[in-house]
Amino acid sequence: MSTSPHVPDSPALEGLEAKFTARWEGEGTYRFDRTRPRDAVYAIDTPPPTVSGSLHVGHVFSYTHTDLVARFQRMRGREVFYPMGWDDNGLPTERRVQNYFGVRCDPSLPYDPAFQPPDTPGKQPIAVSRPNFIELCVRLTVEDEKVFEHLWKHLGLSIDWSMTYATIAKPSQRVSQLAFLRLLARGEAYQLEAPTLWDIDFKTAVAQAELEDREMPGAYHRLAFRKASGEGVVEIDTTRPELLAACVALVAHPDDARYQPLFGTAVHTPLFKAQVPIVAHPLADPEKGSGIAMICTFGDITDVTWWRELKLPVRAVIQANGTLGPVTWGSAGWESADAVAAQAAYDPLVGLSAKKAQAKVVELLTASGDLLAPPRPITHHVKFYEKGDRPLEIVTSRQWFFRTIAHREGLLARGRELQWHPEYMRARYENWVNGLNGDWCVSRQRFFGVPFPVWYGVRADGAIDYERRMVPAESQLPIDPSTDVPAGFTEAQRGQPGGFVGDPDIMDTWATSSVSPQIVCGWDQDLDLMARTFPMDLRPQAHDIIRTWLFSTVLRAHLEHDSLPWRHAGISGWVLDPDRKKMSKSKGNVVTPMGLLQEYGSDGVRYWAARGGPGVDTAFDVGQMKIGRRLAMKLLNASKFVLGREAESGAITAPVDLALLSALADLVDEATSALEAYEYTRALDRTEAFFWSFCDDYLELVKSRRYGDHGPEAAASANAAMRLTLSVLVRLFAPYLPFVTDEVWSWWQSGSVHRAPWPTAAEVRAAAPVAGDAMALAVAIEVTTALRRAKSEAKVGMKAGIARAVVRDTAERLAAFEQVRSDVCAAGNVRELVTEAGDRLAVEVVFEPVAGATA
RNA sequence: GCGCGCUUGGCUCAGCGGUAGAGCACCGCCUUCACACGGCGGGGGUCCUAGGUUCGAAUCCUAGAGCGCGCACCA
Repeated sequence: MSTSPHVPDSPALEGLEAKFTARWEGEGTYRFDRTRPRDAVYAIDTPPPTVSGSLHVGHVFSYTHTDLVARFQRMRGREVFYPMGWDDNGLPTERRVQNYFGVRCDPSLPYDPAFQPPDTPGKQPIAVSRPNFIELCVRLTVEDEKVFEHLWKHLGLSIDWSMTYATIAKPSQRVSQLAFLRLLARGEAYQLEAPTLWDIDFKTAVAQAELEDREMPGAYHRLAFRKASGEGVVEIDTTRPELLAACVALVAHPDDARYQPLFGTAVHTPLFKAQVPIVAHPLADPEKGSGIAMICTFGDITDVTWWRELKLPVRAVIQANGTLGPVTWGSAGWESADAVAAQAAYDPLVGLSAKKAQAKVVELLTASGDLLAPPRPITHHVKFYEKGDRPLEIVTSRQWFFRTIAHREGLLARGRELQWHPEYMRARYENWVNGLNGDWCVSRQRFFGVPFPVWYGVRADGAIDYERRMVPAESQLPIDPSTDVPAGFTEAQRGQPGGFVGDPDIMDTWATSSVSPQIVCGWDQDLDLMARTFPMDLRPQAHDIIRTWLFSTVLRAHLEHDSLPWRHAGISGWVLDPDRKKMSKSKGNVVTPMGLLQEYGSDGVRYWAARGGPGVDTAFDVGQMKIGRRLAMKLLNASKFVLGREAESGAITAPVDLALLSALADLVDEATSALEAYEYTRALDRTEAFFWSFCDDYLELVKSRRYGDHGPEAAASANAAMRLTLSVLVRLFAPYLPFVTDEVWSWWQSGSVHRAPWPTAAEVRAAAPVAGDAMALAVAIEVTTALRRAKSEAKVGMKAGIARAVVRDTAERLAAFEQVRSDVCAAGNVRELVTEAGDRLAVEVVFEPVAGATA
C-alpha cells in the first residue's frame, strides 16, 4: 500500500480538478460493477436536471449532498449505482426547440424521415410531426447535456457517465408507456369525461400538484333571486357574477335555520330566468356571505363537489379558451321562464373573457335592479397553474387519470415506511396525501412529451368511438399513435369512418419522471440489473418537489411493485441569497456555478454545500467557500509536513501519540455513524475540528520530537502516529474534498482514495498497543496555550525562549502532565519547567533575554 | 384554520439535561526550517418571552411572540 512519499515542493490546489477528472475517467474509478449482489450495491435515484434551463448554485448545493453520500457508501465497500439523467421532457424544451429551429409541432402530420430544419429559423414556423419534433429536441438537448456533464465532472460528482438517460429518449418512453398500459389493464388508469382544472392559455388540463394559490382582488356582488312561487327574493353573494348563466342551484347548510324553510323550493336566476332549486349541503358555510351560495357549473372545485354529490345538471358556459360560449336559451338544458329576455341578456356575453363578461353582467344586473348593492371589494385566494398567468377555469373534457384516492391509506403507510432525512420532511408528504382531492389527471393537451399508446375506433358517422380502444402489444413500445398504426389497420384509414385515430394527448411530465427508478434499473428489460438495484437505496431531492416527484414516484412503485421505490429520501434545502430570499435567476444575481468553482475550487464550493445540513435552507455564502478552500490548502501543507521526512518505522509509544490515536478512533466512530444517518454536516464538523487541533496543537507538540531531538524511538512513534492520523483524516475528508484528498493520497498511497476503505476505529486502535490518556493530551494543549498566551501578552514571537516556567495544577493533572512534559517544553521552547500543586491550572514564565536586545 | 421548521456573540451556524461553543468579522501580536492562500493570543452572548419539571434547563414540558415553509382556505 504505502510507498515512499513523493511530496511536491510547493503543493497547489490549482489544476487538481482537471488532473483528477481525467484520471478518474481513465481509471474508471466510479464505474458501476454490475456483477455485485443487491446487498453490496447502493443505488441512487438522481434527479434529472431540466436541460433547457441552466444549472445554478442550487443544483451545485443539492447534487453535492448526494455525492457526499455516494462517496461515503463507495468507500464503505458498497458498489454505488449512480446514473445521471437529463430531463428534456416538457414545456420549457418545447418552447426552446420551437424558437431554436423555427418549427412548430403538428401531431396530425405524418413523420418525415428526411426532414432537416433550416440553418436559420425562418419567419414562418415550419409545421412538423410529433416524432420529427422530438428528434429535434433530442438533437438540441445533446448539446446542453455536454455543458451540464462538464460542470458536474468539474464539481467532482462521482457519477458513472456511461449510464445516462434522457426522459424523452426511447427507453424512457417505453417504460413510461409500458407502465401506463399495465395500470390501464388493472384499472388503475382510466379515462373519464369530467370537469377538470384547466389553463385557458396553455389550453390543457393540469393536475392538483401543479396548482398554486395566488391572492387576487375580487368583489362580492349581492344578487336577488326571485322565488319561483310568489313574492320575495333570496339574496346571495358571489364573486363571479359572470357565471350566473351557469347557475344550477342555490345551496345552504342543512342546519341553517334561515334557509331550512326554503329547501326544496325554487328560485329564478336574475337576467336568465332559469328555475333552480334550493338545496342543502354541509359544505355550505353559514358564515360566508349571506350564508347561501349559487352553484355554477363550474366556478371552483366546490361547485364540482356539489354538482356531483347533489346530482345537478350541467350548464357550462366557459370554453377551453376561457371565453363564454354560445347558448340557445329555451333549448333542452337551458330552460328559462323568459327565453327571449335570457337570450337578449346572454348574446352580448358570447366570446368575452370571464373578466370582460363580468363587467357586462354587472352592467345588466344594475340595469335590471337585481344587483342589490355596489360590489364590495375583497382579496381572496384563486387557483393558478404554477406556470400560468390567468386563473384556472374548470372545463369538462376527456382526460386520463391514475387512481390515488383509493390508495390514500397505502400511500400514507409507504410514507411511514420510507426513511426521511431529515425526519420532519415526512410531514409535508402526509399533508399532501391527506389533502388529495381527486385522482391524478395525467393527460396534457400539449405536443412534446410521451404520447399515450392508445388508438380509438372511428364510427361510420366519423365520430370517435372512445369505447373502442386499441393498444399496442408491449413488445412494440414505444409507439406514437399519431404516426404508428394499430394492428389490422393501414395508415390510409387514419381519421376515416370505420378507421382509427390516435390519442392526441401526452403525459404529464411527472408521469414519466415518476418512473425514473424503473427507467434506470432496467425494469422489464434488464432483469438482472433490476434485481441488483431495485428497490433503490436513496432518492435525493429538494423539498419543493415532495408533492410532485417524490409523491408520484412512491405512487408508481406502490401500484407497480407493491413496494417503496427506495428506502431513504434525502431532502435538500434551498439556497437563499444573503437577504434570506430564495435565490433565483430573475434576481439578476449572475453567479455562475463554473465561476465559483474556478474562484474557490470545487473542494471549496463543496465545503460550503456540505455545511448545509439535510433539509436546511442555506445562505449563499462565499465566505464559507473561502474557508473550504483554506481547509483544502491546509490539508496540502499539513500533508507535506507529515510526509516530508523519511519515516523511521517503529512502535507508537509516546503518551501524546497514544492519546491522539484514542481521540482519532472516537472521531472515526462518530463520523461514521453520522454519515450512516445521512448527517454529513456533523461528520464534516467533527473531522474538521479534529484536523485543526491536529495541526495547531498536536503537530506543534511533536514537531521537535519527530525531527529526532529526543532520539529515534521517540521520533518513530511520532512519525507513525501522524502518518496513521493523516491517512485516516484524508479518508474522512475524501467525500467532501475529493480533489485535494486524492492529490495528497497519491503522494504516498497507490490507487484512488475514493476506492480506499473507509477508516475504522479498530484500524486505529490496532496501531496503538495501549489506550491513550486523554487527560495527558488535554493538559499538554492547555499548558501550551498558556505559554503562547504569555508570549502573546509579552508581545514576543512564538519561538521566543522561556528560561523558566512554573505550572500549577491539581495533583491528578500534574501527574498526567509528567507524561507530556518533554513535548510541551520542546513546543514552548522552555529551558526549565517546575510544577507546583494548585487548585487549577496557572502558568508563570520568565523569558530568556533576547539576543539582540542588549547588544 | 391545520401542520412543520427556525429563533444562541455584529454575521453564518453547531450544541439539544451537567461550568455558554466554532468559523467569519473585530482588536493585538508573530514571518528562515508544513502552511502569510498563514500562525498565536484576546475582547464580545440575561442561548426570543413567560411559566413549569429537575439537585441542575440553551437543551425537556406548557403557553405565547417573531420569522420561514407546507397543506387547506371554496359563495
